[in-house]
Amino acid sequence: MKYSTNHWNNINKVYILLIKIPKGKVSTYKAVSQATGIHPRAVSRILHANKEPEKYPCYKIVKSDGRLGGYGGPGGVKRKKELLERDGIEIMNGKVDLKKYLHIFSKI
DNA sequence: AGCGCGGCTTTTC
DNA sequence: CGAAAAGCCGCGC
Repeated sequence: MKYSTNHWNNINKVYILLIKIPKGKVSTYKAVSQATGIHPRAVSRILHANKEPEKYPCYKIVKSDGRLGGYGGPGGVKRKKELLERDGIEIMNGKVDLKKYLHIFSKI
C-alpha cells in the first residue's frame, strides 16, 4: 500500500510536523502528506478533527498552490489569514508565497 | 495558458 | 452502510 493507514500513528506524525513548523513559516497539505505518507485528504481530515488548535496550529497548513483552503475554526478562512499575518506571513491576493514561507520538513 | 470536470483516498457522522 | 469533508492530480477544451 502506498499510504499509511495506522490512524494513531498518522495523527501523531501530523501533529509532530505541525509543532516543528517554525514561527513565520507555513506548510502545505501535500508536504505533510509526503512527509508522513498520509493522503492529503486524510491530512485535512485530521487537521479538522484537531482538538488542540493552540498546540497544533492547523492554520499553518495551506493548499499546494498557496491558497488558504479552508479553516474549521471560528472566523473561517478570514481568521486563518489573520493568524498567518500575525506570524509575519504576507498574503497576497489570498495566496501565500510558498517560495518564501514554505517550511521543508527534515526526515520523519 | 487558463478553466472546468471527475476520480482518488481516508476519516468521521 | 452511505455520504460528506479544510485536498490533489490528471484530463479535455
